[in-house]
Amino acid sequence: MTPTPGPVGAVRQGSLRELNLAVVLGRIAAADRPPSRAVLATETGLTRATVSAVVEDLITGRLVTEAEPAPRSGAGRPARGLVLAGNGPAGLGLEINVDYLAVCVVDLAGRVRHHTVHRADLRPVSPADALSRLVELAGQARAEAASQGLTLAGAALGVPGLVDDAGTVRLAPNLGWRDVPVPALLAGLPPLTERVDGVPPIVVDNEANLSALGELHAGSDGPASFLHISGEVGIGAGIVLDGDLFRGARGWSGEIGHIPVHSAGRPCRCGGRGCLEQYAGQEAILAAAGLDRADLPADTAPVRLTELAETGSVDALRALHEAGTALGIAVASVVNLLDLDTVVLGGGYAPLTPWLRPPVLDEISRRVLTAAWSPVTVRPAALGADAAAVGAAGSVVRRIIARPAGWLARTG
Amino acid sequence: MTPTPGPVGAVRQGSLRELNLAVVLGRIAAADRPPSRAVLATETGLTRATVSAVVEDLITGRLVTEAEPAPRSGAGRPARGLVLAGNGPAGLGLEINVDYLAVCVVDLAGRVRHHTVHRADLRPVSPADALSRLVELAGQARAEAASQGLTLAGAALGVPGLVDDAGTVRLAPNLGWRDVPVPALLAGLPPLTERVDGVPPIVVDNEANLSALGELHAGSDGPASFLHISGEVGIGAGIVLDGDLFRGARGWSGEIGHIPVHSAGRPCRCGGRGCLEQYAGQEAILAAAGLDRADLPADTAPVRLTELAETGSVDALRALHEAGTALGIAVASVVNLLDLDTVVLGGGYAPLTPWLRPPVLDEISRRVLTAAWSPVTVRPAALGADAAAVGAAGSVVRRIIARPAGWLARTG
DNA sequence: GCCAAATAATTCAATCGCTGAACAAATAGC
DNA sequence: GCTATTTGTTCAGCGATTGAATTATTTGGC
Repeated sequence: MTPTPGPVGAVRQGSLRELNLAVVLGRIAAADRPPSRAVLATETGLTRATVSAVVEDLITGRLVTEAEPAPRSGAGRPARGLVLAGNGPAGLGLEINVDYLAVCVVDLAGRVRHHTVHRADLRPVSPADALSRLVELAGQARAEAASQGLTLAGAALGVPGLVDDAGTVRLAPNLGWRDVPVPALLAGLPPLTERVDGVPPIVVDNEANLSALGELHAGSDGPASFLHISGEVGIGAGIVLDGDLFRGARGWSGEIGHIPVHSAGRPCRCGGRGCLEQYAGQEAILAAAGLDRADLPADTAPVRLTELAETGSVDALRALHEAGTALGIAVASVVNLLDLDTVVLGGGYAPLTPWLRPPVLDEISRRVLTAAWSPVTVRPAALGADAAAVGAAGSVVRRIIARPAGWLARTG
Repeated sequence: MTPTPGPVGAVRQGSLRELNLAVVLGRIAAADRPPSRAVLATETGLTRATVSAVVEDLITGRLVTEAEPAPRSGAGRPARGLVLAGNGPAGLGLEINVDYLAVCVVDLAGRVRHHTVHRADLRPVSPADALSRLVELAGQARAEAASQGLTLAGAALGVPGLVDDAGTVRLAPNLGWRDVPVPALLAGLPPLTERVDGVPPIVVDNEANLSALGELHAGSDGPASFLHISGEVGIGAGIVLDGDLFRGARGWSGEIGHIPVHSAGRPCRCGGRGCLEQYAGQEAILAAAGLDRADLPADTAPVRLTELAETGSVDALRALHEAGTALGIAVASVVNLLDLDTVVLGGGYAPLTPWLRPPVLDEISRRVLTAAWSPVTVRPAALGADAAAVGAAGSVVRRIIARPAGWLARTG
């Protein structure tokens, strides 16, 4: 018979405290208002004694601080609220994309404490040079974080391509990268040169995945299961289930751009026919709207498209309707397969949501069997174009919150 | 990054033993040959003392027994192998389908200890009557299990339709069921009338999901991530990831039958157009092969199709090629999205694998971006038509292995 | 103004389960 | 028959949680 998924690692004596640190910190992070120790005790089922001990560890480890006395209700000793510390560990988020580099720092509470975008066409730049520019930006971010009392506890880098477990970029077509060993090239990156807690100092991941995480981070109270679609030159999807990113068997999930929507349609550079990208990719939309990239300054075409749509240009509206229909067909497949109830339009799609949503919803309601019972929501992303950088930084923070023991052991 | 799935509930003192029971039992279940206590200790990182204590609990709880001395290698006191008990708890698996009822009992080790299939066209039968027939079969299974020294520790029922969390069958189109409250109608089912460990006594689930679990059970050492496709009148998919069934946000995942493969193709009863079911559903294949159901005795058409294909009938081969192509387009979508490396053809597709596989592989290699790095395997299911019953029983067993403390608390 | 009620947080002996080392058991090889 | 070797058990020690008692701090009533 087959391996049972059960807990893989053994549970040793000390794991108990480790796990409870995670439980309590997780509650503090998820709470709407700063909870007291007493509230945490009743919520988790632990004793108040235990919670006090755990909280003390978290406070001395700079993960949690006591908040100002919350508005009081009734008699009794006033509770002391607990909040995630704003001066403890923070995550460094990096992003390389076709036409910009982005760097940001996010603290434990999810606040963006530093944010830089460096615009430049990176296609002609070698991977090593691009990464060395990134290292420079990261150095500035680290200094900035230090001046705010933050300690960078890890970094994550988003790239528009497929990344393997070792962090090598196997293929980033729009960037022109192939088999780029990012971790080796980043050896000089300031924070974290050694492995911490079994995790490499730099996690390299797909940009669409990280954007989805960024959305999870930004949408404070929305549902924690959704499909996030990044509409750029390529189309990538990040699947978030119960607050966790779904990565697939090998981490290469989300290649929604090559889902066939018109099986015998236009040939695609992937070798297939009728791929979504051929109908809803940025270039396809612009071409259909009559906005050939050549006669416009770089990167203004998408803005121009929005303007045209707003002024009611027939060509633009038709192009968006076609793209929305194709997108809807692909999304219907995904929803049928994974049973998600929320679709987030991100990246270049976000500003186009008013025009894309109707045809998408149309196809969903037509093709999804369960849509009658529970309607599917389609909404624009909360974050802008560089959501991946925020998501990358957030992923670092999330790991600390999920496993605070690693951080605590580090500081001693 | 993947944040470690933090423990949701608190970790109390006793949880430690609970978790270690699961760890050790899981290792015993996953091992190729009966492991000794010493081996378990080194594998898990626990002390031999702890492992001995845990194993003692498992043995007194009838979950594990000591095997005959394994073939010895070298000096030293001979190890005593540990195996899953064949006389402890067992799972009761039930299945209702269009033309049969199936019941089976699976023991902890995954062996099928009892198996009955009752053929009957259930479409004209009311849900209450169908379920009462099932209760009768379950009673026999329970007696049979008792005579073999087994105790039924839970039951699961597979139905060809959508099931909600409460166990109500919202829609089973081919059975003609709608909003059938199965748990209420099953009140008289022999084993387990009270909730055990927070889990209802009867778990009702989609037949395709359970078939996938059955496959996981049967395929002893294959990869634990795959897509299992049941080709019946409808087409359902079960997604297994790392040995766990993926159920989607609301448990309605796997509706692969209505993935659009020819966006403007044949209208489907779901309201969409060009759904997979219209090209690769059983009826579509038979019609394309010229085997109209009317002129053949019930249920012989699929067999006849296989015969025709074997003898080289042009119509049959063309029908299968068309179906395989449609299936391949849909599977390509899934693989692009979820990055799976194995596709299992189950249900009615299993015997047709020789003819379906080539076009499916063809579409995959054409449309899946990552196929070049890691090829996708397409293979027939190991279990036959009533895989869902075995999978249902297996799901009960799997839950016990994943959380042995629940069972142990029950027997005291 | 003072006291009782109420709620929050801490202290402390008891207990549960894991640890590590010593010890007993059982066998192969010389 | 003796030794080396590996397995499994026993037992004192210890870390973390528990539950009750204690202290701390505020509100509300007399």
